[in-house]
Amino acid sequence: MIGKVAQRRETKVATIVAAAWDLARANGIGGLSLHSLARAVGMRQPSLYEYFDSKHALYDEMFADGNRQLLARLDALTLSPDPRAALKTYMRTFVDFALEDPARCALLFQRPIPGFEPSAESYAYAARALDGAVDRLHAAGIEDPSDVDCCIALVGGLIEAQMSNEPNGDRWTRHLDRLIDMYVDNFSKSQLSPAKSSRRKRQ
Amino acid sequence: MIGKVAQRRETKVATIVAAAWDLARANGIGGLSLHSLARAVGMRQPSLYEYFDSKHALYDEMFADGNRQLLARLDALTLSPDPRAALKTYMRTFVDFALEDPARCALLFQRPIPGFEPSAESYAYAARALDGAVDRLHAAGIEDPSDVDCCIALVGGLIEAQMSNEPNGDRWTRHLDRLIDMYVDNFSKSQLSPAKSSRRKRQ
DNA sequence: GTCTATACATCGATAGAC
DNA sequence: GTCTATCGATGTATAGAC
Repeated sequence: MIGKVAQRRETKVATIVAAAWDLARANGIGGLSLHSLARAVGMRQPSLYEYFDSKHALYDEMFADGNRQLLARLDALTLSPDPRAALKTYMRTFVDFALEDPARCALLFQRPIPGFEPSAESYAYAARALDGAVDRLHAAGIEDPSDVDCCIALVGGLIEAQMSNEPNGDRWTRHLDRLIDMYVDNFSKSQLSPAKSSRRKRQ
Repeated sequence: MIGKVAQRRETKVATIVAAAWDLARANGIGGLSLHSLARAVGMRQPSLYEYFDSKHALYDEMFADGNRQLLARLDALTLSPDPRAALKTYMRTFVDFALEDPARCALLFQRPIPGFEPSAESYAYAARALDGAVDRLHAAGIEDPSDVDCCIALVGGLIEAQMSNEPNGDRWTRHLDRLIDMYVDNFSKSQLSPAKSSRRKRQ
């Protein structure tokens, strides 16, 4: 059981982290300052040190929080029994999540803060989300680690291109399903899904 | 004809830009300060304003310079008459260029400096390099603009994954040729290259 | 064209009163 | 637990002497 004091503290930390995301959305993840964050939650800047040992500790909390948001989204999915369809849904969820908040995307999937590395505890959340993608790829017959790497990189490429060039459009991301089809058709070992065309052998 | 004074000035600007790249490599593109840059070329910080109106103007000069480096590399290529081989060589050159200097890659291909947008003159260099890639894709039979977009995004995804996770390795980039083969096999309209397998029709 | 000096702002972090 | 006050560092940019 958690004491009321500790619980109140947790709530306050959550409030601060939520406000930090608001500011990051407005000014970029790198433009987040403790001064403005404190004012946003009705405090002065030094008071934040009651809740975070340093700015990096705040970033770490945000990193964990963002990944928990992603996991919640992924865990809530009802995936098709068809592995290929499940893979598409999983990846689409990933893409949508990444694009709906550039600042969050930057903190979670890039290294935008010099000197900041997530703690092992926080990184574990990120690893879980990635493991889910690997599982869906395996189920769809993508078993070679290289093929897994490349498929995830391909999805990352779509996200990056979309966000850099047209943050609110779908010029790149609308091709996600088609590219997954191509990829699975070419590299799936088991062909669990109905193949509508022949596939190309690995050399 | 350019006067000696203007020429000397150009040389000095080039020296400063070269030193700026050195510092960016050492401290990150965002960690570049005018103070340290000035000291690196034997000046004091205010003197730099004789050559650049602002820090953004310096970034713009670096942006143009980096893209000129890339264009020089691409223009020096002797491309195979086989369009598919030419495409691979072009993209490989692009990938190698991006990976050999993360700071340069960040300035040229991402938006790492809040508020900095390259000028139209500087951006024209970048556009030329990208146009070359589009031409090579067209020659290889990738004509649909969507397919062109996706292939470039795919290459970008390999670069991003490689640089984020393993800057000096080739876990992702070694699959460049194989992915290009897959892509051309699936999406080429003209099949100029010998196709070793059937291809998948677009829906 | 380069310098010294400085204005002016922002930031993270700490000390210590309450 | 929150505050005021402040330290110390860094940063861009400008004024004005030489």
